[in-house]
Amino acid sequence: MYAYLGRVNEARIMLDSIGKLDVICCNAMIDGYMKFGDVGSARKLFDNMPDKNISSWNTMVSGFSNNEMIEEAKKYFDQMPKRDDVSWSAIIDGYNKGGHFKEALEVFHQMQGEEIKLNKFVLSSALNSCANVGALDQGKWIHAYIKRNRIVLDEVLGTSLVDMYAKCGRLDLSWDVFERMKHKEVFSWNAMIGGLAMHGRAEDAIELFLDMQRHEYKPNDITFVALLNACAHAGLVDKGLKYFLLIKETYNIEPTMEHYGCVVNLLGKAGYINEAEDVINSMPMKPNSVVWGALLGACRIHGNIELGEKVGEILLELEPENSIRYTLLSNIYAKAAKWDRVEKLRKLMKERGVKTMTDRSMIDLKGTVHEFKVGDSSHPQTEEIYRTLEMIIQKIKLKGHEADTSEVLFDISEEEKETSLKYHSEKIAIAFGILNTEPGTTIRVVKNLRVCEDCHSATKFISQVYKRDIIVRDRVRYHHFRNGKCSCKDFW
DNA sequence: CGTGGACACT
Repeated sequence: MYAYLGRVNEARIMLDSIGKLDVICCNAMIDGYMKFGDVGSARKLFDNMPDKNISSWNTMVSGFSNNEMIEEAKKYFDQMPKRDDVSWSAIIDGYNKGGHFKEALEVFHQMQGEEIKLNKFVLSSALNSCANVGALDQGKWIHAYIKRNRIVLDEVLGTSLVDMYAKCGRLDLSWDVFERMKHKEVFSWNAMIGGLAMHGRAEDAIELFLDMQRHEYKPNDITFVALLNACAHAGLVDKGLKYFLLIKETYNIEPTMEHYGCVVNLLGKAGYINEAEDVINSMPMKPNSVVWGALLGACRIHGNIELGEKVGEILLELEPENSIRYTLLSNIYAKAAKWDRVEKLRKLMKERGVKTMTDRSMIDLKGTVHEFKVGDSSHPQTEEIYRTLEMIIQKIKLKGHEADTSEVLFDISEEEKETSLKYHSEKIAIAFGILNTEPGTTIRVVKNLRVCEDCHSATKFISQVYKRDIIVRDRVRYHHFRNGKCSCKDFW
């Protein structure tokens, strides 16, 4: 109890006063150390324990997981003399927390080979992994498993399903689950509102927000993040501002940094850059890098070099190790053909040892997630994929697609620019999808960064030429391409 | 008397 409340020292004195190292007390103590990030003491105590039970090991595994030490968690997990359901869900959760969703799913798959029942904890963790890699088939399998085994859909598990379907591009199924959930919580409504927001369905998100209150659920701070996001994605500036003001006035919630970030994004993206800057200057807390990042993103979209440069410098100071900032600023320079500045940035990155975040796309094919990097050549089907991609590009060019090279980061010839765009990861993933799926079926791609102008245009053409629905989820929202048009209405 | 799950701003 002491350890849990953060009085780690008092807890340790009590533990020592007991005389011998009791298993249950030690486990509690280890958990306490872990919760406060004192991994060293946790490890020492664990090593000194005369008898360890399965919970001692589990506490270590989840402790490492929560302290983002996934390698250590895996090491302990592998060394366990015996594993139970808690051990498995602790390690899967560790992978999820570190953003290694694909690995989490692999472990989940491995778990199914063991004779351990899948309980609601591990199922919701696995659904979370599915949501993040866009593994719709596996998510559906889990849903079927839940039904088959008559596992009760509690608030959390139900919400995981709602979220998974929404993030895998199936708002219809997401809605089905949401409607059928007997026990809803605020966060269930938040997940559904957030799902609508991602898909650009701002009006529906607002309607659901009103509906939750008719059902006497009280919106919380996260509800407003989802709602403001919905308005931002759809460019509903007035409505967004209205709700922002209501947060405090009507709902008596103190707006958080996140809310300010949403408003800066809302205004900036819609072109109200000065207003967005005013918000930053007048907010009651010191803006963090996310808020500045929203403004920098707006500068990129609207080609505002002067402000972009100023904001970029602030960000490079705040987060010298974050490659996305450099890329964004570099994009602004590249668009304005200021190649000397681009070059200077590249040098700076090299000096500081900043590694660029590689663009990655994932596509789920019959339950296996395939992942591609820019210019990837590691896939067994590489040759066929590239042959398909070349053919696709030829075809869409005939239909009128022109390579948009304005965002290429280097001062190279137009021809080279086109080449470097051609191998963006989502293009490879889409080519892979066209190659391996039946004509007419929907292609779903999930990527880690935002889509670039060129890929966006190319995908619109592909959807038309190949008569395919293509759903691309980028870092923040969905693009549903159909018959040459995108659901984002080219506003993203 | 100990361990595991959800929604969230670039």
